[in-house]
Amino acid sequence: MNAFVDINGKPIANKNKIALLDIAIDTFSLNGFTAVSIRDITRKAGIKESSFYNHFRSKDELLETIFVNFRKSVQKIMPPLERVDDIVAAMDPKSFLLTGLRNFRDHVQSPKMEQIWRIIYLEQCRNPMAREMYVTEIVQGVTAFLEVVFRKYIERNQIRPYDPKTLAVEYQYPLFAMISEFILLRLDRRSTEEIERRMTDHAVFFSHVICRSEE
Amino acid sequence: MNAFVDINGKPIANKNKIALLDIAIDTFSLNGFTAVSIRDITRKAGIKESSFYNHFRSKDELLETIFVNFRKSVQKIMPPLERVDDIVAAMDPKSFLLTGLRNFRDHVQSPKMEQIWRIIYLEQCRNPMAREMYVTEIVQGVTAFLEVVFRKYIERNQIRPYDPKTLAVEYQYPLFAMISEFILLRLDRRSTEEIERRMTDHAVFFSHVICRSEE
DNA sequence: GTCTATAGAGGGATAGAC
DNA sequence: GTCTATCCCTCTATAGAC
Repeated sequence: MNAFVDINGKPIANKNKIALLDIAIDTFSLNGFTAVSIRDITRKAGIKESSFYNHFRSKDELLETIFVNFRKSVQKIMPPLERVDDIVAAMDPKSFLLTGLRNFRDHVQSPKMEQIWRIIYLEQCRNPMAREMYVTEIVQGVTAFLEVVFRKYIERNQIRPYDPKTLAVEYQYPLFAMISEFILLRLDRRSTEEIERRMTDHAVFFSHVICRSEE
Repeated sequence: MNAFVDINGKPIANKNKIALLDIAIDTFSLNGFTAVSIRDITRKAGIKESSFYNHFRSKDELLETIFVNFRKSVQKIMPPLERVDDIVAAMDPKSFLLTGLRNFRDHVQSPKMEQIWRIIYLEQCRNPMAREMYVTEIVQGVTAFLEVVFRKYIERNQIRPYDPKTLAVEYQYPLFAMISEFILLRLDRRSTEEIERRMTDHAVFFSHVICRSEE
């Protein structure tokens, strides 16, 4: 996430607008959207409340802008389906899972992304847009991608002929739970060592379970 | 959850106090703690705002009361560790997992519990107490229990000698993610059929993977 | 694009009569 | 335990000068 875009996808150039967005992500991720006021944000940005409305039509548009930037960033880390054949040919299942895990971890560990993940979690119940985005972009998106990959590996006889959809769910769902735990631990500045090890353990255990070549 | 208790664990007898708690759970679970005012709650309860303070010292104490009741209810559905031997002797691993799944599902499907789960999710980032409760009561509690059970099954030679802690994590974490998806789907009154099937699929897949008697 | 000023609603909480 | 009345604060948002 190098540059923010507005709700229409255009890059944001104005310095104060970037600052408002940046501060909003910081504070929303800590206290939640409702608990943070425009007053809080503009004070930290060093401008007056009224100037806020030159950049965003409303507080809701500010949140929406954050969501748009999240969606953009998530789509960037997911390999396009056309590349799946190359990937599958180049890596065995275990390497594929461990590489994906590393990419995913790098993504969620970038400070701004980590904060936005937290906002998405926070606002899921209150905000239908956050909920929709999480379910479609994250859960369904990732699972569908993995399903394709696992199907290829099965065709290549590299993993056992389980149902590819089941495999995708079995692999990805634990990671969702671990990611959310990771995010909460970071919130308290507690060590994430154990949960990170669990992610790796999971990838190893899983490839062990599904691969043709046993033990 | 038949009767609410106050923050000291004493049953709540007063009708209005019960109503306030009940309505608070309803509305907090939909809109989040910060977005709901005491005004909203007392209006729905049919009493004046000022009367609220005869029952709860503050809005925070109200939330704390909800958490206390959640903790009480969760502890009630977890079998005590002394009963593990009987359970393991009476059921094979697959039956154990499917039975546990049914209990868990019944618990989370009780309307009040479902709402409180949602509040816990909602408040996790904002409220350290909610976070602590989720991590210790739910995640660590359930995982530790399963670890003991899996160890027994391994000793009895009924499942393969994987690390019991890994097995507990591998089994429970996907369920955490599925539960949170379940809760979000219910929020939009969407069908939970698929995610419920996934839970069962997971239990079946998992017992298939870990059991000695293969295919 | 930023400011001052202000509108207008709603927030948590308390005092004191009954 | 409930009420009326009220305090003082914070909130989002707008109007209009510069």
